[in-house]
Amino acid sequence: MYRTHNCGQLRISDVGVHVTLSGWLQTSRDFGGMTFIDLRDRYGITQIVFNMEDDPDLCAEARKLGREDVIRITGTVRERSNKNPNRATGEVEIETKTLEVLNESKVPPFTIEDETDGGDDLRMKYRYLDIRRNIVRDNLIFRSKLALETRRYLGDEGFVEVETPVLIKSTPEGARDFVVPSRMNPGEFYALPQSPQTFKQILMVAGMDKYFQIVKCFRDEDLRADRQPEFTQIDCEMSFVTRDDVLNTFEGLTKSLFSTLKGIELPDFPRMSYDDAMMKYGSDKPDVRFDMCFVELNDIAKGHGFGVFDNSELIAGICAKGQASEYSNKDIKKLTEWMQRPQIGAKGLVYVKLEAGGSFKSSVGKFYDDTQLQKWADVFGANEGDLILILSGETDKTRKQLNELRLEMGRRMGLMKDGDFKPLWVVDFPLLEWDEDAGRFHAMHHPFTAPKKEDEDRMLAGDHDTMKALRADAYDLVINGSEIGGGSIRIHDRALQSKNFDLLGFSAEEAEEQFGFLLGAFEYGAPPHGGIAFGFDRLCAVMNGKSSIRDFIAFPKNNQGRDMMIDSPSRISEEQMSELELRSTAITSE
RNA sequence: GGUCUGGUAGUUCAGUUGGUUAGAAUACCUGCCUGUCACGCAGGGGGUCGCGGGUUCGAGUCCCGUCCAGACCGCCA
Repeated sequence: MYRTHNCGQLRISDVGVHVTLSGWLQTSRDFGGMTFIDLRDRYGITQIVFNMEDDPDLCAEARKLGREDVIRITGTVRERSNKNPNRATGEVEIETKTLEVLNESKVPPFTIEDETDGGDDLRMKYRYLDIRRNIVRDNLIFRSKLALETRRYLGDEGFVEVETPVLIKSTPEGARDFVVPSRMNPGEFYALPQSPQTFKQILMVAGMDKYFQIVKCFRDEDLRADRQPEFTQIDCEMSFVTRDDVLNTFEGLTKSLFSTLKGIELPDFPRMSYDDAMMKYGSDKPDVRFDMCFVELNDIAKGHGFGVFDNSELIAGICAKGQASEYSNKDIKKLTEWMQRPQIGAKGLVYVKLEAGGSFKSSVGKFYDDTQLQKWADVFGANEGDLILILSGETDKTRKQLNELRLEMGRRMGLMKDGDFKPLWVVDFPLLEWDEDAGRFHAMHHPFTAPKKEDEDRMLAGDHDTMKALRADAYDLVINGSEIGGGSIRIHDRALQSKNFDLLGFSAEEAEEQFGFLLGAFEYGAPPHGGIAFGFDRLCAVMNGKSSIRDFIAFPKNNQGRDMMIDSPSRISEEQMSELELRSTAITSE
């Protein structure tokens, strides 16, 4: 028998019990006369004691052990004379009778501790050591619980989990596909799904009514801290529903997950239109943990001889409460330079400080007197001690830049508090997005998204100029500025779907070739339906206040899409290549 | 495809204006220590300063190239 108890289990009530424990040696403390060993497993740490007076040979054996050796001991639980209140097992220790080394360990390249000395690449290469650390292990346990709770909740709501295929068909819309060559069909390729979108819609046609799946999806695009080439979604679809049915169901799921796993009772989620989000926050995923909304100044700032503003499509700013005295001229200059970095690309930054005694200090004081600046202060609702920061230029760019500035000021002012969760539904996204480079429309969400009912006729009329104004029944769930999920009511009518493909630049033949199976299904009684997908990895990270999803994935890939542990991707043999009728690029690339 | 930051001991990092034998902490090894739990004390070993080239009497330090890692922009229906 390897163990009677685990290493996190024994308490004062177990004193006197003879136990067998197995685990890893976390650390040992040698005092000559006696030796303490911290024995660790997934459940905790138990102190093991060896005493020279009791058994000098055993004590000598214990001294030889190294970190991460796997051992088995037997002994008796006893009360400690010096208790450790920081540890669940801290009131007891094991008086050891026997010791056996089950497996020796090399010295690990980094310490197995919460504050590890290991850098990211080392931790990834030795992920099996990294997962021994409390933090990563707890993250994976959290992830497991989140999946179990999701299945329980959706199961109780009548959802059926259906597995959809992983080897599917490549389509040109959206992200790049990962492809898999087919040996039995030379020259042809499967694609890995970017999402089970078409399958779940077909399940609605098939009458499954409520579907969900916790499912891997794949996108061959450049990676970020919150983006992996393979990631997991909670994917759902429902029949005979309106937008609000979907929103209410998944607001319920989200509240339940926060309640069960975090003990947090979230109030009802506010809903904001896409247009409002862009106007007030310059982003379709605003962080509403803090206010600092945009205020537009076109009406009162133009026509006073300041050319930059007079020639701008949009003049807008934010008010940083109480920050006037925090920002010297030098600080403002630094902030301006930060805004001018190529990643943001602002041309300049105008400030107005509301100083003590009601006077103003501004970079545009030449053009605006105190009476005019007071009007600005009024529209911002700014008071003495506040700092107003203003950008101007082309509307979309200015909003985007001001969004960055707002988030940066929020960070600096400590307004993005850990443990504070502010969910938000962003609704009424545009249906289509004009792509300047390609000279055609893209689906903002995806090509199966339905326009809002009132826009349907305009869409079928096909007036090209009004297309940009079409609204979709599409929605995103945003928590603390992070996009957790998105979905839409789908088109279930063949004519409308064909029209949408047409608008997106598909010929009838292309639409038929790529999505004929779906269009065909629509002709056999497709119910009205809609759905949503949550980014599961991201939900894990956001619920724990983390921005990187890698620590919630057991074996993540790095920035270049490499798995550092197994060292993939890798070359395949010439035999495999020829079997798949692929040519080696190594030879042809020069 | 682009921008920025970094690469020095097993690990995390410091290293000034280019100047003698490249340091600290931690980890590791040895010895001492009977109540530690970040044990303590004493001692020790450990370096292709990512790689290649250049400038210089002299390069960890400056320049060019390159590789790797991370963050971001583009991209991600």
